[in-house]
Amino acid sequence: MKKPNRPEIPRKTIYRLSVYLRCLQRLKANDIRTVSSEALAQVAGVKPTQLRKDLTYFGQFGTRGLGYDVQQLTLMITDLLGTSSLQPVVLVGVGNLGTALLSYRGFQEEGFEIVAAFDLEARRFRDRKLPVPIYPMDKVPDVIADHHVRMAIMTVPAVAAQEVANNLVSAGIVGILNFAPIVLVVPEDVMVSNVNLAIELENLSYFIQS
Amino acid sequence: MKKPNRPEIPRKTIYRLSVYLRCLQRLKANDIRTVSSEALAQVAGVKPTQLRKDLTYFGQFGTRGLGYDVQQLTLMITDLLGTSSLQPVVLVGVGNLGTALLSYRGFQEEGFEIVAAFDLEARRFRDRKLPVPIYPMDKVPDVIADHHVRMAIMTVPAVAAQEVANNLVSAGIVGILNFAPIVLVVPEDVMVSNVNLAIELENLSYFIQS
DNA sequence: AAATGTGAAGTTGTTCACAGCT
DNA sequence: AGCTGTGAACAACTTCACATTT
Repeated sequence: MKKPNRPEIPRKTIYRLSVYLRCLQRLKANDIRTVSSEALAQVAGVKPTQLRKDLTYFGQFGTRGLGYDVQQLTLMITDLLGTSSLQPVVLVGVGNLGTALLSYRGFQEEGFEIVAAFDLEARRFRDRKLPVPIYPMDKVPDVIADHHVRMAIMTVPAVAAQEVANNLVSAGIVGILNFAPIVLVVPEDVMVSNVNLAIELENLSYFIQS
Repeated sequence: MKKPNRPEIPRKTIYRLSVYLRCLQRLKANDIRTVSSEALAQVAGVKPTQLRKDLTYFGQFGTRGLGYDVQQLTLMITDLLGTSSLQPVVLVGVGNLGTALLSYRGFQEEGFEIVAAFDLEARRFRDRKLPVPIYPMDKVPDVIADHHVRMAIMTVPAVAAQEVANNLVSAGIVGILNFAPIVLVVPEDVMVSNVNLAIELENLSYFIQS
């Protein structure tokens, strides 16, 4: 069973789907049942045509003259993203950032559960009150297998990152959210998303120059 | 003195410039003086032609038959990004994530210094050993003016985000790194970069579906 | 010989304009 | 009348092919 072949769909479309989802959730919280592409696009920060084009990659979900059903659209997006059921995730590297992410609630709310964390010096964390168990690195294969984990968050130093990635991949991880500032080399069926805060700041810095 | 008009340069090029910078720094640490577009592109995870095209938006920096001088290229990129001198930054929202970022060393290394942080309940942090002073929100204008701060990191809850952004902008902030999961509305001369960890995970989730 | 710099071709993603439902 | 769905035009970005320099 290989990757599904849907290469026609732009990556950015998938990204925006998540943005739409956030907006729909807020609409639902306000008891709004129906929304036009114009209104939804507005809060999502895109053009209405783009929203409609994005959605039609997956089918027809709107009612002409009326708009989209908030509930129904929410469902179709979570289904598509694969977050309609809670997904287990592990985190590697319990430093400053890693610790913060362990306590971050945003993940749970969006369908992800950090089931365990790993660190070279797992013993150091025994006493601290952290919301998940911390294991040493050699427990990676077992924990990942036991919980059927497919995704990992890597908050390790740059020098360790490639090796950690290799370990994760051989343990069966196929999606990595990488905070280390290096380009990871992984098999092509493994997906990596990079988050690099220094790069984001540098970008801002460039664009605000006067 | 308004924004410089260089709209011909793709945004993605600016982003990659930061990536190249990271790679160049590692080369320099290994005492490598000269690098070909092929080698640099390889570690940066792009095609050599793309690297060369990116650089030529800003001039000619290579030597044909030889490659690029690591030191010189580093200098030209930091200069361009405006990070050749340390830039002051403030952080708003000293929760889990905010606290982690205050202790994160990556920023200092790349030319940014968090000079102060703000929180609704600044008093709570008086005793904790944090590397920067924490002020209540009403001190925003003064601190920003005193330190000539132009960029801010926002790690506040979604409900507070727009109001905080408004305050920052009126205090003179022109670049915002926003972690709150909403689309901020700001004047067009203010630049916002969004970091949304839940969205990144959702993206991964989509692409690893089998 | 080796590697850069670059116009032109190709590819991908966005927006328009309007046909088609409800 | 109002709003979605979509082929076609457009714009942005990437890659190619090769001329040019050391």
